[in-house]
Amino acid sequence: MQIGEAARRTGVSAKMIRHYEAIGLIPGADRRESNYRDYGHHDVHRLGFIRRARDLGFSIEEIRDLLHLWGDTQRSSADVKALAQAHIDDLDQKIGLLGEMRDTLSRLTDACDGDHRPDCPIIESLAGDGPHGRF
Amino acid sequence: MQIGEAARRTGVSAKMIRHYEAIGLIPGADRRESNYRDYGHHDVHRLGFIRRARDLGFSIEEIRDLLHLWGDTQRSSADVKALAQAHIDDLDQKIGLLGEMRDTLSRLTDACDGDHRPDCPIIESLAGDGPHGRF
DNA sequence: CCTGCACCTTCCCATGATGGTAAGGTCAAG
DNA sequence: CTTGACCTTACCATCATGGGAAGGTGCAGG
Repeated sequence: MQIGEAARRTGVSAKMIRHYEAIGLIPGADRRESNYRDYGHHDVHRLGFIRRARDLGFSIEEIRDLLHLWGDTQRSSADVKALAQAHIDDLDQKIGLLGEMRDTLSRLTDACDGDHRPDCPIIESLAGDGPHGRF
Repeated sequence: MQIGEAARRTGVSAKMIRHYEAIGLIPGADRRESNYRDYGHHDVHRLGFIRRARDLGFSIEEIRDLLHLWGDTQRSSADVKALAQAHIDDLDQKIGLLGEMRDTLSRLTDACDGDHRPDCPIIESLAGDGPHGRF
């Protein structure tokens, strides 16, 4: 099948399929006489794997490792679990950071009247002249 | 003061100060005869505002708006609050997405023995041959 | 046969926020 | 006069993705 069909089936855009090939995440596709890329069910399977990993927030390099682990029948499940756990830790850290931002901002908006008057603790905090130190 | 000193005082790198100037987030700094940029306490105040807004996750364009609101004595606190609330909503959405990833991945790692054997629900799920549908 | 249309190809550019580095100018202290 | 710390501009890189141009392929209909 052509790249567009593979894209439709996997949810990975044709643009990204070409990109993944360029960076060596997937092998160069077979070519027809027309020079069009030609994909089979094996390729679609691999692309599906990649998309699901992307959906879970794995980076390209992590996916590269996951693909190796997928193809390695000798590897232990502990290897996979370690990679996944590292990613969970990344996610937790990001979530924590965003949560701190959210909470700080929530406190400020709660303190802001939100009426027609100009006085606003949000702006005052950003300006550094809030009474509460850093925020 | 020179850009390095302004950077030290505000926690905004010299690189980023020049960048903010280039994209018009801050006005072009005064120059000495040496062509070195020269900053005063007003500039430092503005950069501090920007850094605090960045620390709360506001984008450059949102900060542009916040700076206008800061300088506008006529604006209502409702205007500021609305912008902040929109950003809180953004943060909540991101946190939700990351949380979903985290939870899905947690379920998979919990189901993975993590021992020397190769069988691994994480890889199987990514490969699309898990028994639970999408993940 | 020609035309149109849908699809493909490669190549270059853009995003957002930030960092790195190179080549060179300025300035004060030794 | 040299050294070192600082500054200047300019270009390139990141990460994952999309946009668009310029041109080739292939099929269906007039």
